[in-house]
Amino acid sequence: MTDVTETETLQPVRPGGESNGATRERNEREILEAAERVFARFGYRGASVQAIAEEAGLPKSNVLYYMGNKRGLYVRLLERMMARWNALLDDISVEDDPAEVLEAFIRSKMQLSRQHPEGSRLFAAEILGGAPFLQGYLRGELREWVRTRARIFEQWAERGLMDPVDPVWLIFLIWSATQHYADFEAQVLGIMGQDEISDADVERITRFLTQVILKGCGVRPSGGG
Amino acid sequence: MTDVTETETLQPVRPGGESNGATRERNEREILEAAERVFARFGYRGASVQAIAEEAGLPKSNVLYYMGNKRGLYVRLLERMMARWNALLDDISVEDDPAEVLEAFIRSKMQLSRQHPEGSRLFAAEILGGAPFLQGYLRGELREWVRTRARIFEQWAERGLMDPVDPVWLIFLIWSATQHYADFEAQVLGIMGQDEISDADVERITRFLTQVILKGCGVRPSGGG
DNA sequence: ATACATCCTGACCATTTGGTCAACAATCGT
DNA sequence: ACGATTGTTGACCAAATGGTCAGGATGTAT
Repeated sequence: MTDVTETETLQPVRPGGESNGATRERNEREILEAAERVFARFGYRGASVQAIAEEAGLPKSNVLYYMGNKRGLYVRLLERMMARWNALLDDISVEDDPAEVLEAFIRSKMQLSRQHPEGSRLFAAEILGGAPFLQGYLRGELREWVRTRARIFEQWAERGLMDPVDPVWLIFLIWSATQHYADFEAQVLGIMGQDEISDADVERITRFLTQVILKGCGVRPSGGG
Repeated sequence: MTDVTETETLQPVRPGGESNGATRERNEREILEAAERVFARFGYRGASVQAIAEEAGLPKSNVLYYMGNKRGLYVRLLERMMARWNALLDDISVEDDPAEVLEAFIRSKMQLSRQHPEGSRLFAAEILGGAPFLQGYLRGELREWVRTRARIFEQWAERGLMDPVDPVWLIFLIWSATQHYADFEAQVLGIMGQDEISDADVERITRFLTQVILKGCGVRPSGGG
């Protein structure tokens, strides 16, 4: 904080203009995004409020003014990520086409990892550390989410629309395979010798995963798509 | 450290007995294992030497006496994990049976995750944080490892022994699917409503993954095994 | 202009951080 | 028996940690 000699003399938050809670909104957004990056990189304990503040270009006191404390900030980020998560593949039914559902599942999960890589990594770091903040969510909401889908997969198998594979492990397989490209991005890039994963790469990977997983559990590809 | 009132008055390291570098060896092992757990749980920055020392049941000074500093300790753990890694599936050839090789790959990777879950998580945390210490390894050794295997997969495809899928993504798929059960153990347990993953679970998961992935990329299962 | 609420932040605090060091204890080689 | 090597650890340090707070700056409503 001693040397604030950033690019220019930081303006006094632009006096005129935005009214209402516009300032709050903007600053909170800024802080949340910075915090997501820092928590994702260093984990809960490894992230310092100071580092988050610097990432957001604000004094530490300001971050704490908006967020109360480190713990609250972290929980808020987790909840935001869970909300994105829950919006995913919210309603499927036995009547749906397995191929379409599985492909949509893979595709939307892949996009979530791509659109919110920091959030994905934040979540991963939380689980890696034993999910101290998410135990309840895992054993509650998420477990139900999985159960519901699993039941449908089983019914599909009974109807001969797919092989009788364990549906829970199938869900884990899809999660891991897609999550991988966010969480292990550094590894993927290192091995591919690139410095970013392009949209084209994502599309190819999505197709690859869809093809292998659908075929792997005996789902006939749908005509469309 | 102030209250060392552990179970009993800690013995003065058992005077008689071990000679040679036995003391060093034992203490180093103890420290490495403790450190692996702590680093895996909290990441590099989040882990404190103090926490590692407590986990090992030693004073902080003693940990630093053996390991020099935090950084060195961490690097040593990473190297140990890479060594285990490199021992995996070291030599395969185009002449081998794809089904056998792939199954052995899945199985041995699964076992590595199971036998060294803390090491797996340590590695995961390192990658998650952008692989600050492993950039070289990823872009060097590991990349070559992947290239070599990928070339063989391609030749199998050319010979019609499997579908012409992208071999690198196939390797990522196997990595992620197996690694998942170590890294996301907390999630897996939460959803399955268990408090540990049994040997039987591991066997079933291994079979599931083998079945789905082999079928998914058009590899005919081998007769044996 | 005045009152009121929101926003901003440097100074400060107790605690913890990684690391050093000196003094002491145990063991080994001879 | 004795010197040398190896092991042990509390005391200590500067820096960083999460968090508080007082006091000023800014904005809105009347």
